[in-house]
Amino acid sequence: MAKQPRSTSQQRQAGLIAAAASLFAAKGFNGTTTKEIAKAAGVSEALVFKHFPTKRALYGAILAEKVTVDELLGAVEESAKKRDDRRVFTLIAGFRIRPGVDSTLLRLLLFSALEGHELSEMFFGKHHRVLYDHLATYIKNRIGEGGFRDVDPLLAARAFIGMVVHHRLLHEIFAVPMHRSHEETVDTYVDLFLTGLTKTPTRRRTR
Amino acid sequence: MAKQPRSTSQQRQAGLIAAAASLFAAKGFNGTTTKEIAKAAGVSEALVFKHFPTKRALYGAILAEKVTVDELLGAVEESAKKRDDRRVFTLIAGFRIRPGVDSTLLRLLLFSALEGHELSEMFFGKHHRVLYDHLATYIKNRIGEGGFRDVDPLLAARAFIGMVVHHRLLHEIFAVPMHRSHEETVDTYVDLFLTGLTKTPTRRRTR
DNA sequence: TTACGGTGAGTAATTACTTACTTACCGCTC
DNA sequence: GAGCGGTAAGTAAGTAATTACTCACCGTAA
Repeated sequence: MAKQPRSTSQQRQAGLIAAAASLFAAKGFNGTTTKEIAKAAGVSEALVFKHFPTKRALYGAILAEKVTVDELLGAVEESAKKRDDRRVFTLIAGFRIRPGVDSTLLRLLLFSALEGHELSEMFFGKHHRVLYDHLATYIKNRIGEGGFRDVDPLLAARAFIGMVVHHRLLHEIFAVPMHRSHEETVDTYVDLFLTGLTKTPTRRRTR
Repeated sequence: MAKQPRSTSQQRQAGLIAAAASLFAAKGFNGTTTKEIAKAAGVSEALVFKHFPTKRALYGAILAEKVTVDELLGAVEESAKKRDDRRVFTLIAGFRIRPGVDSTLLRLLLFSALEGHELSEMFFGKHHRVLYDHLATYIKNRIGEGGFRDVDPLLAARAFIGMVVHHRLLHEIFAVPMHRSHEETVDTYVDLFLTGLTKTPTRRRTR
């Protein structure tokens, strides 16, 4: 038996969070035991409690740690400045609908909201609310410029995100098979939405 | 102490299913104990197991029993025959987005899919797949008649349902407040979608 | 030596589910 | 109607397993 080198506290903590996040995403908070988490992280159960005082605290650490959508917002901002509507919406949809996308965060988000975790709202805010608000602001500006027709910007933003999120729900949660490629799907959603929103319909694709 | 009249087996069973459905919807399968279910139904825990061999069987009975969307489909069919596009989509959206709508079924659906219950797929099929297929068929027909432009009917159907389902997710699961009335919201979604889909834009409302 | 990463072996509480038992009700005979 | 017996509704009090969490202790690197 080769003797294992010890991990630093930070490494262990990161490993525990990764192992736990995957399990919580798969089976929810109540469906995951601390024993399983320890086993998945390759340590004893006691060590889990050396790093996190309670199971709930570990869950909270996961929700608090996970990355935001800043990366996406940066790319969107660039196209937004150029008023390239199609690219703005294609970027947003393509960020969520693409091959090999990880469903862990979506599952964690849904589980935390359904199970009523106290940090769920914060988690939702960091991952989604910023995106709605960003998009709604863009739509509002475009309406002011006369590029989009006059609709409630927040409802319009949610309508578009709704198409995308719903698509992910169907494929990642309900295992509905995709019958079109990722690109075709994104294009169709963007096309449908922009045609409904723009004043001078863009009808670029009629497939 | 007034002596309680006994319930028939069917009454008890229905009462247990109602009590359990509410609890499972609120806290998920793993988050609900058989003790709680018994208490909510006003019986002893032992009686629960007289009616359902296991907790999971009770859960299954709930998913198998809950009503379908037949009611909605009937109303839709009527307007579909008249080719009243706006009414068809308004009916569908308004059926889900209305005051006092019950979130129990939506929560059960999400929980069962996330927790991977074997009957989840059947539950999903009875509540949603039929609706997609119905709507997709209608869209396909309208495309054939030249009323709608040429898009993938299934993707278009999902795009619309996506707006609606997403709206429910936000308000019923993530507790996002509504900033418009139910009617305004439905009208906006229908308007956005139909404008994107019809060949001769209907632009009836520009608010 | 000492501080810290790490663990085996607990514990009290809770869990899904059982068992052995009591009570109410319904149809039957008288 | 009174009495009776069978059956099904209903329960108190378990049980074995699992749960989140603890504690006393080990081993190794600085």
